[in-house]
Amino acid sequence: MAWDLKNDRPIYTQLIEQIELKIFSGEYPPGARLPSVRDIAKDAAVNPNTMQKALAKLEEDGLVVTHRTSGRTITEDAEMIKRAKNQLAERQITEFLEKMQLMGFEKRETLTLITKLLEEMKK
Amino acid sequence: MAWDLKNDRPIYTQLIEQIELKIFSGEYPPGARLPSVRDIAKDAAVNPNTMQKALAKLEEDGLVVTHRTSGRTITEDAEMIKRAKNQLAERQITEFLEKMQLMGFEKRETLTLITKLLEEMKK
DNA sequence: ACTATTGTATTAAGCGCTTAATACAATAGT
DNA sequence: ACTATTGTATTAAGCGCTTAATACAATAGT
Repeated sequence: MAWDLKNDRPIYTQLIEQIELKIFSGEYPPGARLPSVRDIAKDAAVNPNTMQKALAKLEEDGLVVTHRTSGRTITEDAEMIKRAKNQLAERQITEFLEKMQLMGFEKRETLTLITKLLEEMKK
Repeated sequence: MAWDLKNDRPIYTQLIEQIELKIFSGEYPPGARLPSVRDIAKDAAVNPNTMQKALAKLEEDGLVVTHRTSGRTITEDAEMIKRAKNQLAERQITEFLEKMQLMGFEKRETLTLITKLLEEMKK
């Protein structure tokens, strides 16, 4: 699983992000059952209350559905998952480009930088 | 100036980042005098103690030099600034690529995504 | 019908971050 | 020599986050 939580940000926000990533990557496919709050909290080495907070937010966003006494599942709405995924991707990209721009790298410059870095990784 | 602080992370860490960006982009050139703690704190609409905490970290990293009673200046060592800048850039890129990969976008895929997005922005 | 499991709620404590108020020593600038 | 400015330190308060302990209602699973 590898939850890898830093403490430069509230844990519950990191939990939200990481679960989102698992949903978007397909590790948690649409309709899949999530472990119970207690189990998933244990897995992430986190207090159940904290995990609960994260899951509540995910439900609010519609990515997760709660079944009062039989746990939670990922939404069946694959289309909405895809939408959320693309939305996040676009936000990541623009934020990244903006930050690079603030550092003094023009957008084109950033692009060539990435390309070069990828070339090196292939070798 | 536009300090634009969010509250999803400790303020002082955001201050560190933003000042770093100003240094890397050349807005604060090597040797330049920084405003006093009180002034720069006022500008960022933040408590002097908080700003002090950020500046202390920047000094610890060597980007900023403190002159006990005559304020602070950016380091004269342009070479070290450049090193730090490239280091940050590389970290940004790898973190970005990793996050995209966790979302299910392969590195090449991410690259074409960015390229496409840049094309659209030109129009 | 019984039992374990589910999400949920509450209370208390500790912690770091942030602010506000205040003070001090050193010295740049006059 | 005087004065304003510099970084720095301290104390107290409030806040959100996190943990720990505990409890409850509803129901899936047998």
